[in-house]
Amino acid sequence: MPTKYRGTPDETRALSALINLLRASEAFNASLQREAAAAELSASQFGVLEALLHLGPTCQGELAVKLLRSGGSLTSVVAGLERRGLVERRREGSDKRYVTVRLTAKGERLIAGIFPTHARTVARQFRALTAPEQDELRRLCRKLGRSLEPG
Amino acid sequence: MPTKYRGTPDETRALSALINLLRASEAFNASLQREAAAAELSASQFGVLEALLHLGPTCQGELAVKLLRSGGSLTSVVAGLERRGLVERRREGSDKRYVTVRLTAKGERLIAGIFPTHARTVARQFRALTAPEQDELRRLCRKLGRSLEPG
DNA sequence: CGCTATTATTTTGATATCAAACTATATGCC
DNA sequence: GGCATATAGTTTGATATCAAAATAATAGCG
Repeated sequence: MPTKYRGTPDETRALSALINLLRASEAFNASLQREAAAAELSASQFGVLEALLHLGPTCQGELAVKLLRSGGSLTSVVAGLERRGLVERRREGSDKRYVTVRLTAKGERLIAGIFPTHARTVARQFRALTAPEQDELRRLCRKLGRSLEPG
Repeated sequence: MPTKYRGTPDETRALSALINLLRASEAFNASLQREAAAAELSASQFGVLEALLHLGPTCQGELAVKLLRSGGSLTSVVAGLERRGLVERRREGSDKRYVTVRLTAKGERLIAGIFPTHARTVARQFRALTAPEQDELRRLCRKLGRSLEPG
């Protein structure tokens, strides 16, 4: 691998860590996409259903933040799920700006059926690492992610 | 955070590591996108220029693999760079199916001007971790990524 | 109360990406 | 040589996403 740019040791260390982080992440995203596709869901749709399963009824803006999607994007994702009868949208409560999204019985059956398999799949994929290694990875990623949020 | 699904400890450990991995990765992608945009480049265009800087002239298929993009996608990314005079495409060598992509002088000036800043930025972002932590993160991600490639 | 600013969502227009169909070239086998 | 198959890249059509503009509801303040 010929290289025209030579950085400092700090730079090459960081870049090298970064590239492996991004690669692993893309591999997991691809895997997730395959799993979702098997249920005729996009990765984003899967994410919304999963979030609703774990959080219960949630307003759209909050879903957008949790899933790191723009508000506009989330509108269309949720609209698609609603068309398929997997979620319900209602403006309820005193503040009519908020749209509460909740799973329908059909949506809950779907995601509750898929999620355990997903969890097993991820656990299997992570067997490449020992339990302490997984915890350490989590810690490092969390620290890194935290530090990026502000600037 | 109320949860309706309770997995095994293995599953929650792996899922928890995964979510932090994906979050960190998305934060870096967003940061990279901002850096590229400052030079009026998309993240993919930046990736192509960077790859060419480090690898030298490379055929399109290889770029697609390195950057984890589809062949069709790469055609349009490279076409955009060619329109702006940053890269050159030529069918050369005995096998006329291959298109060799190389930086023009203008393209090389651009990416060579940007890359050192990028490297410093990444190094700064990684200062949230110590050097051994960065190496460990790299090792863990690499191991994990490797294990996902086949199945 | 009425005006202004803020917040939540939706719509719109542009871009990026992919998968699949298509073209051109190369290779293997008879 | 001539046909079948494989490989590299391009084109096309569909989908996903975002940013910004538009809409709707609320809150604050005089």
